[in-house]
Amino acid sequence: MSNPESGSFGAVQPSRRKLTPKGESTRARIATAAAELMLERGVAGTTLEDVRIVAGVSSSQIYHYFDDKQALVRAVVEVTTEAVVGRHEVFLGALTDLDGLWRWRDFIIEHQRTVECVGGCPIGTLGSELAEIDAPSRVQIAVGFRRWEASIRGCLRTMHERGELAADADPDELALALLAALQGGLLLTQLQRDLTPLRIALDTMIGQIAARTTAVRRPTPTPDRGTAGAG
Amino acid sequence: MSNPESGSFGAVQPSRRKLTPKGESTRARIATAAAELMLERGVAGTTLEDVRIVAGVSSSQIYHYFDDKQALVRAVVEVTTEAVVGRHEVFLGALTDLDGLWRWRDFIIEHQRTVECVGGCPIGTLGSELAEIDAPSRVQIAVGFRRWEASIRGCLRTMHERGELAADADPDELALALLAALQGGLLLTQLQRDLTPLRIALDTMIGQIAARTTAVRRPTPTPDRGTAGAG
DNA sequence: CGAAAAATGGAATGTCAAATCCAGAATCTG
DNA sequence: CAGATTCTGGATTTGACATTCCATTTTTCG
Repeated sequence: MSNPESGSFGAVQPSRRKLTPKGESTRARIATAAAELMLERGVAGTTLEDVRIVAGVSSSQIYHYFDDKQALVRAVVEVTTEAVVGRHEVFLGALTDLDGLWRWRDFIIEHQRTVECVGGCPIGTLGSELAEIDAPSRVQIAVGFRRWEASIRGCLRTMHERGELAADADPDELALALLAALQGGLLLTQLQRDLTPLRIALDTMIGQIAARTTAVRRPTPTPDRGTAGAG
Repeated sequence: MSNPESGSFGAVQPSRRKLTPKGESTRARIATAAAELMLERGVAGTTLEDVRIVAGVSSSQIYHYFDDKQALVRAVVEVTTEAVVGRHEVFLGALTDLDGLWRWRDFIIEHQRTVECVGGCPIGTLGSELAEIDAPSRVQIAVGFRRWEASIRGCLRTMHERGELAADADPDELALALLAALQGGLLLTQLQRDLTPLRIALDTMIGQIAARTTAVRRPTPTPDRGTAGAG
């Protein structure tokens, strides 16, 4: 790749060579604004005019930094993936035991409570909308999920090596299953505007992990208060 | 509701009174064509012109049967929900034991194999695209998922009552968790074009159920052959 | 049959949004 | 400082797409 900077996926910006510090910041402002809007209204529901206004730039600037809307979308995928996966990597990187896994559960559920079950998973939403209409984005998102999965896996492998997780349990499979439960739970929670599906999906899957554990720490997970009754 | 026919959600068709048999069939043809297209290209990516062509009708006919695009979308949600949930209801309605649950798993995975991991869950995809931009559709889809959940629940409750499922296990929670695992697995499988995530998500969750079971029937789930190596 | 209602065809309209163009202002570089 | 490069503003073009209109044909039903 001839492109010195920018992450794994080239062609996110035009074949333009240098960006001045000012240009760099303008470009970032556009990408961030686009990310915000596309999460709220979807990719198709976001116009470049919207982005233009929120980012506070002129229309020519968008095309100065991105070839076209699709290129901007790829930048949004990159920014979003980095934000979400990055956050979880930090959290999960510090965990080494089952107790930490429950704290991770609480972290996720608390976040959904503050956003009132709106929006679902930013990456999952992008993935669902783009999977069949933008192959490069699909791959980019798939890679993001692999990274996410890997950080869960790292956590479970540590538990496995330390002997907290039963020898015959497969930390790799449990990690993938846990990520799937999280994604499915988030989708149902978003649609029903109710924390229950997410909570139960996570509790059941982590419960499964806990069952394969030697030192059981938290037998009764916190039932949560409020936020919507039945749908 | 003054509208004599049409399912739970009124206003899917114009305030028009009667449909002749011919009209009924044309209307269905439009809705079906729209459903097909919207699953492939997304709701926003499908133009009424596309629908017009696939359904083999003139543009005025679409507006004769539906108030506007949003009304058509709601018809698509209805048609799709009925197709997917209906199919699963039939399958799940006949199941009474753990063995049946594994057959259900195979049924789902085989289907994904034939479609080569393309498309994900039709309802989940619609839900993800519409959740934050079309409230009535969001509710309609949430109801669909509840129906789906209920049919899984029915199956698990039967097992519970028959004593196959441990008395202290909660069939309702397991049903919701299983649906979440399915949805998350489908999303990851769609994005990675690989059956593994779906397979592991389902196997792990059903394995959890199996662990709470008295008569274990199938200790080693079929590992599947082929369809893509790692991403 | 024959009038009313329903169904259909296709052209026309109007809006909106992606993408382009052309200056002109700011910034870098030698 | 000066010339090139980057950055910015805004008007403009172009095309696509949802929606409307009206004329015509077909079906219903008294």
